[in-house]
Amino acid sequence: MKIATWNVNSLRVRLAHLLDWLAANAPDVICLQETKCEDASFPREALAAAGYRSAHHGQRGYNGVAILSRSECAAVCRGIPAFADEQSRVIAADLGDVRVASIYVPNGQSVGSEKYAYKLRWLEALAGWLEAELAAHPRLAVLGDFNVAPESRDVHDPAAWEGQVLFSEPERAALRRLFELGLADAFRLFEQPEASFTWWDYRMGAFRRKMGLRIDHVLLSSVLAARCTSCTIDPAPRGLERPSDHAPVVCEIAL
DNA sequence: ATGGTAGAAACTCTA
Repeated sequence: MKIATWNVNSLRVRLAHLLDWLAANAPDVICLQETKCEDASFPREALAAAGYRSAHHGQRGYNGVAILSRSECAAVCRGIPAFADEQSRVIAADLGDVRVASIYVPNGQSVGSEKYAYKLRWLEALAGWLEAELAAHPRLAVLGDFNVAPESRDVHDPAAWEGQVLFSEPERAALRRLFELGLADAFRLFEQPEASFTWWDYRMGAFRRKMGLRIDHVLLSSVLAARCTSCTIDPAPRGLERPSDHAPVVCEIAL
């Protein structure tokens, strides 16, 4: 099973990039974040023509998550159960005997802000839900934009970023809690190049200057991690004309 | 100390 995640930052704007990438990479499943469209304007037909079924949890203007797959999604769940949230940030589904979740963690804006407090509350609720999901689904994969860099090596300038939003200790602790539930950071199961990042700010030529962070992750339950054969970042789409500010992450699991 | 860019939306917010 080849499974990927990509924050596309507007599915409407990025549809051509996505279709090109799907044709070139042929994943079985891809989790999308920041579709920024309502369900009614989701490009279902264009994706179906490319061979993908879709399940979407959208909203007008902001957020929005989707799962695209070669096979039919079952038992689709939208949002974190028992966590009232007006923002569309979670969708989960069964794909065969693998449970897949596409998640878009709140950005948090700045440490100490109202949005930062919401981010930490949200991550707390996510951990509670994923603990239950793990108990129910030994084969669980959680993919998405976590908006948190786990370690110094995941940040181009850790000294400058220390304590800033995306790399503050409370955020890292919240991410570690997910790892401690038994979810492995698939990327770190393998040797990786230095300066491997998934997001580069649009401003100040950050991509050209390699000023990135690794904030998009593939988390695997122990059963899936044991069968994972590769996990890589594809930075190529970030270099295209009018790109998303995030790169896709691809993970292969021998099932 | 601020701004730099992009997207959606609608003259501002979010990232």
